[in-house]
Amino acid sequence: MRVAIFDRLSERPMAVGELAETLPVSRPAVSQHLKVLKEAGLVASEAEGTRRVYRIDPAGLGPLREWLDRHWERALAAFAEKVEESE
Amino acid sequence: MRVAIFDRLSERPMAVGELAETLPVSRPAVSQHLKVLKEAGLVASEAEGTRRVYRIDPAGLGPLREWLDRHWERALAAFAEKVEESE
DNA sequence: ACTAACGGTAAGTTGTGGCTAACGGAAGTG
DNA sequence: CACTTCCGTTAGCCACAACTTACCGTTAGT
Repeated sequence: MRVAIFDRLSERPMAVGELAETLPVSRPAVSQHLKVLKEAGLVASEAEGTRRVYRIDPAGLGPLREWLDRHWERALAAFAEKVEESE
Repeated sequence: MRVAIFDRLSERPMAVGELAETLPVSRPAVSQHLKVLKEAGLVASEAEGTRRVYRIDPAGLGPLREWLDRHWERALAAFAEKVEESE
């Protein structure tokens, strides 16, 4: 569900209610998920009248990207080693 | 827990029992996690006598990497747009 | 001011993910 | 052939994540 929310926000910033309309869960559920995503540094909110517009936090994906790059290299190295072994 | 298991396997291939020794869970728990990781295409197993040696599946991280790259670009684009807007 | 719109929070319920314990099968070892 | 080792599977339990309902504070509109 949080991945789905993140996907929507990656297209354009949206308010909570607007998000909840297209999702199969209630508005409070979306609000709770946004709280988690915000604490994880993946999204940021901005007050706009009574509405709270949420957007992706560009810095949020950084650590995940670093972790993935590190393991990506390891995986390639392991694969190369395996090929070399089978020859 | 599955991230921890994946981390260990990224260093070198290991058997189930060997994996469970250094983890704070029982051997069946590790086995169940490996089943999930295998179904997700992240690890591969190889029978070696009674032991089952698990190794990282190099192709497994591909989809995740693609997803991350796609959203990474989106995030940067959104950030650029926001900077441009605030000027 | 009164009302409506919007969203965060608290309380309560439920579904389920993750663990352990117990069992059974397959492969080495004497 | 017994015996041990190693692992997967199942059943069952439990904690917690996730959802809904209800409520309250805040802001814009008339």
